[in-house]
Amino acid sequence: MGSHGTGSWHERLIAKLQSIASLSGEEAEALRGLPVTITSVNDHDVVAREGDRPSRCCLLVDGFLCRYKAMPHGRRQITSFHVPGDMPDLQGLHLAVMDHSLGALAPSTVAFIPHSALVELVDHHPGIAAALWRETLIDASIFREWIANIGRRTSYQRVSHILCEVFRKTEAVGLVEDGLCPFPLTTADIADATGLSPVEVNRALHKLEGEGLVLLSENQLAIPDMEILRRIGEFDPAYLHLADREAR
Amino acid sequence: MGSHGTGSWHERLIAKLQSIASLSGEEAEALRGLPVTITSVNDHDVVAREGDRPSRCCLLVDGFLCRYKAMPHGRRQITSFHVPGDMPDLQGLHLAVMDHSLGALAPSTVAFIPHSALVELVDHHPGIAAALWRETLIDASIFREWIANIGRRTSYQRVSHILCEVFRKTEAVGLVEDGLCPFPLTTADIADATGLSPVEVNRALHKLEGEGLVLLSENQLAIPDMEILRRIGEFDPAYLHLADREAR
DNA sequence: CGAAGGCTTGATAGACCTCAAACACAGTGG
DNA sequence: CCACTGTGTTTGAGGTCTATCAAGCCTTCG
Repeated sequence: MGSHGTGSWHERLIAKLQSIASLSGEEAEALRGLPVTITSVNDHDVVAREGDRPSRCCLLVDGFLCRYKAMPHGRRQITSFHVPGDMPDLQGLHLAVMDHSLGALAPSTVAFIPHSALVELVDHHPGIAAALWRETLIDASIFREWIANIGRRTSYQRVSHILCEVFRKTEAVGLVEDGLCPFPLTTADIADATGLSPVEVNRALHKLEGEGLVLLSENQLAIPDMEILRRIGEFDPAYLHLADREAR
Repeated sequence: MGSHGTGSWHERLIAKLQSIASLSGEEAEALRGLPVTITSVNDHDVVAREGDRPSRCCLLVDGFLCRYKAMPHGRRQITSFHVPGDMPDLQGLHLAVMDHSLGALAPSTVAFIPHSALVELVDHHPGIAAALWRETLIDASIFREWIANIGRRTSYQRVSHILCEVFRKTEAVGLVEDGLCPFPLTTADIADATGLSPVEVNRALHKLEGEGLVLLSENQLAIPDMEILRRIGEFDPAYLHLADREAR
């Protein structure tokens, strides 16, 4: 956490892309050459807004972001959560207008990378292009799972599923220590992600805690028995595509 | 091999990609060289199955497909509808395992293209790579909108929204004639797409018909006053990214 | 003609929302 | 040091939306 050594964010990006696809040493070197602007944002800050025509992408270095759509009557629908290493507005490379907003759910550090630099990188390094494309495809896979989660599961299941997903994604980037996952989400955040009301989320969480399936305290999440929680939330991590790099 | 004029499906693909991005004459020519296998499928047929490791992509030439996830207790969640010109399993190029199935909602014609041919095409033609990437990004944008649709709208709104989307997408590929849109969806299909029950979908459709906002007959859909239906379903076509090719 | 698939409609039940008030806790400033 | 404020959590009660169940009907098709 906190103090980033020089270029530590580069390594975060490289590690993430390595976990998604195979990069050559040359490609890793090219990534290290990317120009960036590092910025700190606070809880509730907006990183990119629906309707924007962005000229840069954002790499989450530290913290927690979400994509969301603002709806009438002050409602909100969160469409994804993001952990360090993610580039949540990569689609801006090929879609001119943001169809959703990007906001911080915790104090965070983001690195902005100009589209121009990424385009050049992608044009000269097909391996990097493939890795970034793959990252956006995994995003899409997660969206599909969320559609199923919201469309066809009970509140209890939806909450269980989200907890599994956040835990697993956080674990995949090495931020789970001693079974403890940083967890800044409020009941309102979870509600907006699952299409529920905060009250219902609270009741589901309480039930899970009462059953000893979930431990929440100090902005940290522990899942004593992942196997049971998985079954409850019908969580099958295949949709995260963490380890199925294609074998062409 | 189908009864289509020589290469008619090629032109369908080229037209679709032209509508998404700009292709050079050379790139269009390269697309015409793609090897394909044309197949007819029936209503309810499965084109690709969850868990598969596909070695080819599918181009919908004619008909109507959907992506869906099979859920416990015989339930189903549809995550997208597809019209001719779409390549609904393009993600297979970079994701080894299908996280969902692909099925036909009407008698359809599909063209299978080997991954190997597409990979070669993409490696030599950055413009085609960008167009295909963009297609998958638009898919993702539609998934996000569906999350919002299912998560935060009433049944009446959800159905209105879906009707607007299907109409608009069909129109964009030139298949709406005299205000009539081919519409093979059953109430069960719409229910599985919106996270509702068929009964509730039926009631919403009936209400819309009673209000004169929707005309359904003979597997065709007409929307007499799109403006009102849009407002009801909060349908803003921006998320379809039909005309916002980036200006780099 | 019978069967199958889909549509229609009513009645009942249940999941979840909304409203509301109380509670806990951290940060702030006098 | 202690009120004060703001944000988030907790809990109850009532209401509503939508699911479920069930039966009848209609078309298509073998």
